Amino acid sequence: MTVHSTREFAAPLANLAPLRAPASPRPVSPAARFEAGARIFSQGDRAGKIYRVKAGIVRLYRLLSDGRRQVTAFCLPGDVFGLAPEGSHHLFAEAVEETQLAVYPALEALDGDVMALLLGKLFTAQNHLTVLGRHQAAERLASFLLDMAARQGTGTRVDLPMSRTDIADYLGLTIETVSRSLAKLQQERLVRLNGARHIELLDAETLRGMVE
Amino acid sequence: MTVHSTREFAAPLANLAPLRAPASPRPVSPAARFEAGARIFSQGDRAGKIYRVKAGIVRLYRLLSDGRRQVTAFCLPGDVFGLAPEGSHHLFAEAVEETQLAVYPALEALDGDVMALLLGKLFTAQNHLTVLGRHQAAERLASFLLDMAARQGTGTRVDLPMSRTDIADYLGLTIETVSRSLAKLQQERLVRLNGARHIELLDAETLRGMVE
DNA sequence: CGGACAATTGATTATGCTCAATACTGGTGG
DNA sequence: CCACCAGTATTGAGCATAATCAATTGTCCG
Repeated sequence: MTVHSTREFAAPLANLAPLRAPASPRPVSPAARFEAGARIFSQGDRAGKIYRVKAGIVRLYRLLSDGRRQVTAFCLPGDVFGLAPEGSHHLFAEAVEETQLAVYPALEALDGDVMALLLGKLFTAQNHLTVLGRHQAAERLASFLLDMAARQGTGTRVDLPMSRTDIADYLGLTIETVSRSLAKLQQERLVRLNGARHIELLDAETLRGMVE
Repeated sequence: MTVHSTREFAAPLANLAPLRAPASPRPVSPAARFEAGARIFSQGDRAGKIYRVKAGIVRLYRLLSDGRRQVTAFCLPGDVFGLAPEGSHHLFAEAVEETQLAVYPALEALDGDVMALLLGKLFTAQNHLTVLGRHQAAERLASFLLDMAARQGTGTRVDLPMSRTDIADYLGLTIETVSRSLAKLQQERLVRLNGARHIELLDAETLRGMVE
């Protein structure tokens, strides 16, 4: 299994930069741009600010002291993150690729239905729980690919900005098992790889059957 | 692996019974009593009511079409459950042992800080995610026992009202592996079993080290 | 005391992990 | 433009952990 250290994942490049006023008519929250790999916040950091992904993608993860890593979520454009109980973050957040975020000073600054947002996150977490607890490797991959396809809204085409390591740590597998499971799905003509990070779902129906 | 069916878990004994007025001075919500094994609500049921455990214990779980089951949480006295997005439950809820619940007509009827409650549940789910994704069998057991001990507030004594099947489905293991992992912890003098469902934590420090 | 269910223990198998080697990819410089 | 290099991904062989199948043993009730 790939093992991680906090140091190895330290962010050398994070920078906060005010952005020009956007096209939107309403007043905007301050914004920030992060390089690929840049840390947004760390476990233990004082919490408060809320973030919404404008462009790019963010990984949220928890790190065990021996370096094992669990990615709890990938945040895509539109997604909100940074909510924490008791004033202190219990997750790391990092930009997977170059990313732009809207930053809100507090939960209250969000305009939408915060309760619905939280309930949605809870629902997602419970699904993920089922995948990790009760699905086999290929099924986990299928679940991940279907989820990414749905969220990207690009039909049967998925692209994966994150590395195999990120995917493995999200699915509770190793990179080798991710690779082999993808190969297996491809042999079964369920997906097709156009390069490692661009995947076409050939039989979404069967894939859905694998995860219920 | 133990495989479940919805039918097998059907609740023959659920009954709603108004309780006498409690000692508490403020007006009370209607209450209900459930036999061991009784269904409280099912996946797909119309949601709305909120429950708080008064006595007993409740399991929440998701069921896959082939019978695999993932228990997402055990609710102990004081815990609130039944929150669902979009008007429809996505989990089953059942009484593990004889259980009494306070029933609230809606989320708004809860007096406490609902936001903090949801954030807490999210935090718990993320912890559980890490356990399922990145811990070995014995480590999962350790995590579960420490959690139960902390929540029961009985120091180093834990009692387990739920069966090995429930524990296995909570930890993403089989009952045999749960049994063997307990035996292993016992051989290492970390715990001691007084009967299958009463466990003493002999070395909580080391157990904590196993889960970080 | 007996019966049914729950839990443990044993033997074997299978899935995914580890260690290792090879192949691919994208960016850089000759 | 192409060769090279570093990082990333794939593939292979053997191993370890947990699952499966099966047989006891233990426990709670009636």
